[in-house]
Amino acid sequence: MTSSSPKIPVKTRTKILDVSAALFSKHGYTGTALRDIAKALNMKAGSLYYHFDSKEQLILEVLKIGIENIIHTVITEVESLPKESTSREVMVAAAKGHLKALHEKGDYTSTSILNYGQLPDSVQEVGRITREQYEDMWRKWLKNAQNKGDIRSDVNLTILRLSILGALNRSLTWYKKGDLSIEDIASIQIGLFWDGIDT
Amino acid sequence: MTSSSPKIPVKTRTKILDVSAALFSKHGYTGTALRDIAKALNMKAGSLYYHFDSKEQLILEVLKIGIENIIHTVITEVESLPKESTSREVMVAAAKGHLKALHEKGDYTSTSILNYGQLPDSVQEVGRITREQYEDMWRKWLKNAQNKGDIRSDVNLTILRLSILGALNRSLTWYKKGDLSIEDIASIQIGLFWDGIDT
DNA sequence: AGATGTTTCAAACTAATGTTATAATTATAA
DNA sequence: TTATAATTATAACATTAGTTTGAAACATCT
Repeated sequence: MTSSSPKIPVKTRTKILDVSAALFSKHGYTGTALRDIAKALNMKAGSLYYHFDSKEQLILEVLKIGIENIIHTVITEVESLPKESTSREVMVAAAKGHLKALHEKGDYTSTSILNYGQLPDSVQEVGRITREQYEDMWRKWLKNAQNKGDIRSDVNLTILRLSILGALNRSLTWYKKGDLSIEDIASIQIGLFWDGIDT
Repeated sequence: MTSSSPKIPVKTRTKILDVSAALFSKHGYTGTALRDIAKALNMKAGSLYYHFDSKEQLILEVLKIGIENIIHTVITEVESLPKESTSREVMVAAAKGHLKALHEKGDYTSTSILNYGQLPDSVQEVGRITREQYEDMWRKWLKNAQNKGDIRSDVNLTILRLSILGALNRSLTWYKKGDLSIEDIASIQIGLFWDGIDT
């Protein structure tokens, strides 16, 4: 019998998801045992089954939250721009949203990004459509920018998109709060692609 | 028994490593059982222990081969350049070597890249120095380029390096042999960073 | 051929895994 | 308070994990 009933206490459920996301992102899906998750919550593994049907359902929810959070954050950033913003400003806003999601709801999003490719096919299947939707957003922005003449016509938009996302995602492995803010990083990284580096 | 008597003496050890790398890169370290590796070789799990002491030793060797292959391939590409090459030519050659390693010895290198962060600390420790050496090579090339005036002085070399490698590594998830060769991709991706995309 | 060294297998062992059923506990409501 | 629902613990189940051991099969060489 499936859950998702409205009367279920959201607090414990959320805490389980938080801890699961943290451990999944650090040690991977197969590298995390339900007993590890339970122990981090001062619970027993069997007790988790009151809140979730299976380990697979756990990671499915973590993935869902992760990808939806990225999409929501990115859309929010882009839509907060004035209507007549430049293409570059749109890209910086999108990058800022992407990085914010990565580093502020980090455990969920990094689970989505780091583990997705190695998850069982049945698990990957669920998030596939949402992930495609997200890629489509970038496709659209880049296409618009090129149509407006803000990106040279000889630029391969597919490779550009994959390179930008690759560069942004990689920040998961090196960014830590310090002298540079998320906004700084977004601006710098988009700047690299936009302006190039040569003199 | 359906076992075919092997006429070609390919080192069994090597075959085990090949299969291990393939499965590790596809399903992760904890997601791959020794019985899976053995089954793919028409062997039994216990037989692997004639060639390797443990599962941990297996991935250690896979990681070692992966990272060393990247370094070797990149150095070979860069050193094959004429002495008077431009900074940009050096970067393209390095990128070409990196991508060649990623996609031609793909299972080893992608295991190194995809799984490293989630491996047990004891395993990570071993490859750490070699990985640092590799990063240092890029640091050196980029620093030289900036000193020669080929990269603007306002460019953050650390973020540039991490962005380039992030963009290159990400190709693991999307590149497949087709109309574009490895050389093309390297040239295009470095071109994105070098020239920028604006008009 | 027999002797010797190399490689694989069969079978088991221990520990850990996801999961389940049931009991115990805690909170809530009458 | 008692009755009832909500939550957690206990304990076990079946499977699977990495690993070990000793025997079998295979190969090589004299």
